[in-house]
Amino acid sequence: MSLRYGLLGLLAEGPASGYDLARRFQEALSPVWPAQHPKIYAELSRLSDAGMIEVDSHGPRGRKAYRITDTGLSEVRRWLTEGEVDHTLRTESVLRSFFFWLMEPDDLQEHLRREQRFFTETADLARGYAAAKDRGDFGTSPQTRSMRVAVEAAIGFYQALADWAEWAQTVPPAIPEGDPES
Amino acid sequence: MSLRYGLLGLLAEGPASGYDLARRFQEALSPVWPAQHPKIYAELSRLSDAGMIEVDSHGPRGRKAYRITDTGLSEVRRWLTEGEVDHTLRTESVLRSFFFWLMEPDDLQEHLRREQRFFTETADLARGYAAAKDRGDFGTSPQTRSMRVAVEAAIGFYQALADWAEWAQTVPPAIPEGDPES
DNA sequence: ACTCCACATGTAACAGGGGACATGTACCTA
DNA sequence: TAGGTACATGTCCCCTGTTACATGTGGAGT
Repeated sequence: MSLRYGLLGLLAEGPASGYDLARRFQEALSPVWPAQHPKIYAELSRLSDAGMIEVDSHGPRGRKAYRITDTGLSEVRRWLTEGEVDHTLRTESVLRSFFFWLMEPDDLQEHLRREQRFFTETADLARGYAAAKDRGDFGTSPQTRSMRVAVEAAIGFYQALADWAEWAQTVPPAIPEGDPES
Repeated sequence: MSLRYGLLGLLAEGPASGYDLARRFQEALSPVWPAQHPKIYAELSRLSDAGMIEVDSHGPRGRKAYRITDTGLSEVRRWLTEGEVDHTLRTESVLRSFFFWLMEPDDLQEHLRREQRFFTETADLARGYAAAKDRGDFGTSPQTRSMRVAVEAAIGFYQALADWAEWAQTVPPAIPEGDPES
């Protein structure tokens, strides 16, 4: 259901087309909740059926313009305050680490270096985004304020993963432990 | 495909029944890759069809015993070294934060307190698990060594999320910014 | 006016995951 | 020995998400 509320939340900022929403998901929300356009269009028609959004065909340049209704607005708010938070987390990166013992030490080191680089770059990217927000309009609207909070979370856990990958490289791969010279 | 490799990885440690595998997923892997038994049994039969595992019906107490084949073992190894890492991450917690501006300040504070508590508890749980490993057999077998690395990752990002939730409580909810008295 | 391209909206087919339900088996206890 | 309970294996259906494909539209350049 998260996609549904993601759409409602974005529409709470103002009317938008399906294309706009897909773009915003890609640009802002993708690090924490990826969504492709087929799913978005499908969900929009369901939201429309449920009376949570209104559709204005023939918006600017043939775009459809979706606008949130009062029903929709109170539904997001209800979700935010009363809805159970789903804490499910899936990270293939960490799942793999359970099986590191199956890898050759050299392959493992190379793998961890790559992972560290990836997480560091992602964290830096988010940091840059946050910095831009700060220079520009952090503090201007409640939306950008919220955005900053979200970005800060992303920075935090990508940095945590980067640190982990770096630390993992220092963990000795095997355990001689009194192993008599080979 | 991660579930498939998770199963192969666990079976690389030794033969196990479907029930055993489900239990291990629940106890050890669930924080990073939840999986329920229906999925596991289905995947096991697919793995068996693919010749990556062998089934011995009539193991101890009517359990089926699954054993990894050479094909299966080299397939996990291939995945670990050559397979593209899927870095997809979905966190409803953080998605919600994009829409915090829609919440009443009091509700938001309450929400963040709850989140902080949840993440702190999860991190502590993982820490306790790691400590047990250290006291007992950290360093004994390559498997437990890998486990420790995995648990360390979990501690890291749950702690990062806990810190974030704590920090977010200190962010002022609105932006007076020269707002003239009310 | 024509054509091309970026913008924009969709459909179809498939893969993965979760909840509910069904069944069977061994062991323990009354 | 009858019944209960924890162990164990499986099926079914639905929901979510992804990839590939199909279509339509407006504006910019020639």
